[in-house]
Amino acid sequence: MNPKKLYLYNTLSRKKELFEPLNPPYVGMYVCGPTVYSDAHLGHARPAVTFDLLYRYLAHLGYKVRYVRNITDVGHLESDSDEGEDKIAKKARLEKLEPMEIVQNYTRHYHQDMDALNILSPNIEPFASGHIIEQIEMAKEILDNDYAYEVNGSIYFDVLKYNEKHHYGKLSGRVIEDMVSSTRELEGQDEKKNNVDFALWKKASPQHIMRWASPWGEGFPGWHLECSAMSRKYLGEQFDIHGGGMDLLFPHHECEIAQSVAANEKEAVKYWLHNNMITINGQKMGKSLDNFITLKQFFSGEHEALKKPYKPMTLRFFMLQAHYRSTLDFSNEALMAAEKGLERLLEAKNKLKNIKPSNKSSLDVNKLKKKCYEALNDDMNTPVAISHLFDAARNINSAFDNKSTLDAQQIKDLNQLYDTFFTDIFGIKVPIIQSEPDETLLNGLIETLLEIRNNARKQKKFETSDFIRDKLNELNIEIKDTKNETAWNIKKS
RNA sequence: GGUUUCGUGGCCGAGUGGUUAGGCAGGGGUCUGCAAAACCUCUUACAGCGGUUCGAAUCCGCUCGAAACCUCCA
Repeated sequence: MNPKKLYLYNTLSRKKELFEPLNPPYVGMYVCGPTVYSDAHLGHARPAVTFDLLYRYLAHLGYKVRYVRNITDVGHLESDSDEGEDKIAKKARLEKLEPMEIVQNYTRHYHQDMDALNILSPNIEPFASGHIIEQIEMAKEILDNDYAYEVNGSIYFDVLKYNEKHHYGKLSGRVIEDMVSSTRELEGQDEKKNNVDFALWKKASPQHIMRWASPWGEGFPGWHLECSAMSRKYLGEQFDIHGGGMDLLFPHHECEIAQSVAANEKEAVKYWLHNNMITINGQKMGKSLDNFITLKQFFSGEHEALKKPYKPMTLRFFMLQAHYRSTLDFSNEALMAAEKGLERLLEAKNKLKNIKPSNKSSLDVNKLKKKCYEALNDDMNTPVAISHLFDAARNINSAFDNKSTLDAQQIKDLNQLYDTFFTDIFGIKVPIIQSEPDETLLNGLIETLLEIRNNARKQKKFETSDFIRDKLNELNIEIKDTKNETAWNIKKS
């Protein structure tokens, strides 16, 4: 491996590969986004942070990235059986709302959470329901190429037929014979020739509300098809990076490969990247396990598993302290450790401007910078890069304590190191002073000052007590001494 | 049952053949009126057993344990 070049772990080859875009300097990147039927949880933050990091890093390296992240608002069924209800439609039925209301509401929430985490918006954020025509078109092509069949107004992908010429299972490492023989029998799958087949288009039952006209009657698209159709539309038949959570590896991404090959007769994706799962007490966070924490709960602290609220940047930093391909276990202890670590880095950066430059110093900032790049080039090894930032912080603290020295150039370089990695690439947003005054804090401060003042008055140290009163007056804070207490108010002028 | 991944010090988490990961917590010290912060320092781990090797946390085998996917999930 050349440490000066970016290597990414490609799930397809199970190896770290040198990243070489198909058409430099352009890079096409597609990431599976959320199905917007409920609030985003911690699990949604992982791919968002992971691929935001990649997006930022690629841009930093000078690539012109087109980042597409979809919103799934149709076709994602509760189960794979024919009676499986659409997730959006189900939520709409339960809450007595239009499906579009569900979609818009949770899309808005998703964007709010992503903004809080300082996740950059993708360049294109297509909705599945806005690309029905493209999906029908793709299903037709697959049908024309004889890799699909129609049954009662539904179109199914013929996996066994596809596997005669191509390799179904190349991404997930699954063996098709095993799948055919071992996959559990599901009820209501009578239409499929084989249980491994999957739907490209499904006929809508009379009560199904989300429905579109197609050459095969009214229906709706299968879940896997949207990603193939929309990535092709915006990134072309072949593009560089496809990302998503590891749980989508099979069947979702395996199906995407099959669909693209069946329609275009070539593979669409050069690098498949997958982030690992988030666990809570060693177990995956999942809807069915009922152990998930939404991002809103996480930020407000309103969840029984949380001892306190956590800031969005704590979450972001916590995730970056683990490699994206490792599982990451949540606990209050681990989060508080991350919170403290982040504070340490932030404080060191703040101290930087208070250090008087010296004439000599031995710190090699360029070496640190180089090590940070090497870490990121090695499949985005953020924990290692962060450890080098902690090195920088220790040197800054030491210079601040006058235990070592930094020269003017090094201070400049350290500032730049922080700006480049901490701010630009890791996307840590340094908190700016709160715009709204904190009432509890303000009250507490003034009460404390008045206590000092009253103690001074009791001891007849009037120069101290008058000093406090005059200074507060200058700030438009009026003090009224009465027999028993001292009242205060902010003058409205 | 099948496929895959993993098991690192009190906790989180890098490392994948030989030199300190890092953070948090804890002990000791410096500093300090006290405290906090900071700095220095200590606790030196790699599931178990066996093998390969001059040398293994790192490669191989077995055992034990955990998780993910195969069914909705980021």
